[in-house]
Amino acid sequence: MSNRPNPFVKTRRDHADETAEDYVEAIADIEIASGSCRVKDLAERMQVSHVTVTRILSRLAEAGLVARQPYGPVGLTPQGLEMAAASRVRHEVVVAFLERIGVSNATAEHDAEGMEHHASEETLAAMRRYLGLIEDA
Amino acid sequence: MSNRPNPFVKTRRDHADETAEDYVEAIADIEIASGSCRVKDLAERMQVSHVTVTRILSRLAEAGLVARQPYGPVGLTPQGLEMAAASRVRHEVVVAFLERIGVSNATAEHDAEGMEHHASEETLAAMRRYLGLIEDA
DNA sequence: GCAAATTTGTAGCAATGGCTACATTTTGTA
DNA sequence: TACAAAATGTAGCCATTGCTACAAATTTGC
Repeated sequence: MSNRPNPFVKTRRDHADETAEDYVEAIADIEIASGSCRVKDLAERMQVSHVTVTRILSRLAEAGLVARQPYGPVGLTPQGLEMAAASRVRHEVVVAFLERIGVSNATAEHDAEGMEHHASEETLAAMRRYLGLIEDA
Repeated sequence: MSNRPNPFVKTRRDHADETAEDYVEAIADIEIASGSCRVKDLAERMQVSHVTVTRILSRLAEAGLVARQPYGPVGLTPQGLEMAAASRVRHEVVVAFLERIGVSNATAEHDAEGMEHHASEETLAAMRRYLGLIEDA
């Protein structure tokens, strides 16, 4: 149990892609929770300055995921909504799975936030299977 | 199962820290496998150019994790060895765990590479428990 | 309605991690 | 030994994500 082959071929998604997913997911959550999402809300949630949020939102708008106008609220495009939905599903599977194996909710939420970007479809399927959802071995 | 609190307080280790662990782990592996580790070996393993490797190694040397001299092999300092050992343990726990829930070895290695940096002690403990190693609920 | 507080934007700096192109050093071999 | 090949190093470019400081717009409250 320690043969390390060479499966390092771009194991992780690009960091920028992970950021996009995190922000899109956060925007969806905040919209649901408070009706609308502002730069300030994202800055608080991501624990970064509003400057960082603004710059990242520009890139996401450029990529067609986010829609917004200066000094206005932050919204998701259809494409952004789609990504948010997918991210949310992944997130929930990972959280539920971690809790199932005995991790506290707080830690599960915490760890899932980082792990969800690295769980492949195969791993997510295994988690769902373990949870008794859907597919079987 | 969708209450999203606000556990986003620096969920993930800094990316630079993850890089350090990945490299240190890789160096240890390569040394074991081929006797010595060269910049070229790391470039192949990490799938990046030798330039990127060189720059990262400079930073790691600066941080006291890596020891090396120009055009020479790459070695680990005692501190680097310590980090490598810890990383390896985490890696192996995650891989073994994923395989246990039905993920193929290839995918387990692949996903673990990214996930291991985001699994907290609590989650790792839960995985070990599930594997039947050590601690109990 | 207007001043103060809050929010957002912009300028500009730093660290990290990619790269290509080119210089230099080591190695290997004819 | 001398030259060619391989491995490293350096210069310099880009993108991403942090930041502080300062400017501008929007909201609030009196």
